[in-house]
Amino acid sequence: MPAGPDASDAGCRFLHVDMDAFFASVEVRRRPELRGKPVIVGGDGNRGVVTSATYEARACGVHSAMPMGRAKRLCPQAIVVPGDMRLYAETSAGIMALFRSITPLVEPLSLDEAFLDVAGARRRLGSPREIAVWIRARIEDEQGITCSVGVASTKFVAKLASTHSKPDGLLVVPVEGVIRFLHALPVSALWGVGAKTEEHLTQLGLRSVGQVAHTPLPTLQRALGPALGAHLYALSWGRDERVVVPHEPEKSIGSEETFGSDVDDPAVIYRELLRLSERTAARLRSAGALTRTVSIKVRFHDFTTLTRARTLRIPTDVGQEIFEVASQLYDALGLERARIRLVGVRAEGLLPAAEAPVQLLLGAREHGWRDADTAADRAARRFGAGAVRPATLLDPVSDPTRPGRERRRDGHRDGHRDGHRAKAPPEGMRPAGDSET
DNA sequence: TCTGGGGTCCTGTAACCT
DNA sequence: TCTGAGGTTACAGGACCC
Repeated sequence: MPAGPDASDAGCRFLHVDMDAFFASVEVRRRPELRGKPVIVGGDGNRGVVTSATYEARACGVHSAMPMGRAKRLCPQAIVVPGDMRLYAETSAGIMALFRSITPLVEPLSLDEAFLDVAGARRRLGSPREIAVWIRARIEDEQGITCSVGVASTKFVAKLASTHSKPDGLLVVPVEGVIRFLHALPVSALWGVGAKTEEHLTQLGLRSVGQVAHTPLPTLQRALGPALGAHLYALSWGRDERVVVPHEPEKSIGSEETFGSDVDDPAVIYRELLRLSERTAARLRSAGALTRTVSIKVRFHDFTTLTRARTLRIPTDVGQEIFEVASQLYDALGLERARIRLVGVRAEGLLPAAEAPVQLLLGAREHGWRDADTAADRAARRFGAGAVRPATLLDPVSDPTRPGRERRRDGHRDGHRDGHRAKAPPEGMRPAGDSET
């Protein structure tokens, strides 16, 4: 039986549920006067991109990740809204709760999509297709938005099926119809094939999944590397052994920010590194995790990007300690007033705070900063995020999109010292004892 | 046309250890 | 003591996903 809404769902335990134009749909729900109109969600600044767009806007050629300037040229009549992550997260939580009322085997991929393994729910709720129909109706009733659902015997094919049925659709790919369904698709449908790999495959004359499937595995591996070659070959034959994993611990947590315009003032860069370090540390603490490796990312005006990382002797979740390492990594780049577009701070090699080794070394970390951070966390829970910040982040002229405005109290025009830059954190940030990395 | 922000995973290289 | 092989880990960069 061919794939379709009425196809056999025997052996199809996986559902992939994907909200249609999620952020934009939530905005339309909030402002019904937008219904039927082209709506674009995204940053409206000179460097914003589209994060979501209604199908009316997509009809003009607008799609997510497109620079906002281009989107507005393609669709001048579009209504641009800035986006409200808290509202989307709340809506998502309601949807995920609905999924968990069906099965505990729910694996969220992002705010707007999830895999469900419904093998154990059949007796209670019916066949996978019946469950999919029910989910679509409930989400529309309760949340006022539509979704698309793919039903298949593997996660990969379920995901392709939901994409294929968009918007507001349902597609069941029966076990015996998998190969026919897959082989007709373009290579870009394969999970792991983006622009570069697609180009690579095209050069080999491979445009469809069927052509990849009929290419010898060693040829693919020579062209794409052993891992990607084997991965794509397996997927092209519908082989995907992955199961639904309800909760995978995070492997890294980080923050990055693109400046409104390029920045060459080191003082602005360091203040931004401090802000991102504090934000990353707060998220580590709320996740109950410590980081072993701190990395920074620097993107220059021409979009070239560097990353640098250092592994710590003592894992931490303290903003000041992360900042200390981040600023040392930045120093080591030896940049002389380079034009910088973005900086980021990331915590990698996470481990549960509860399992962290007790630090008994001589010169162990001072507790001052950690106590200050946990007090700030308490204040943030009570008064809102950002209620307590380092003094250097309170300065109203320290907006990183307004580089070079402020003057240090020591009279230096920027954060340089000794012709390079101050090794010390900005004034008001240093604890009684130096922190130890 | 001019590229966000949150991530994961893979690959190549270098350093280090045995 | 020197050298090389092989394994492991850290780091940097890049591709990819939503």
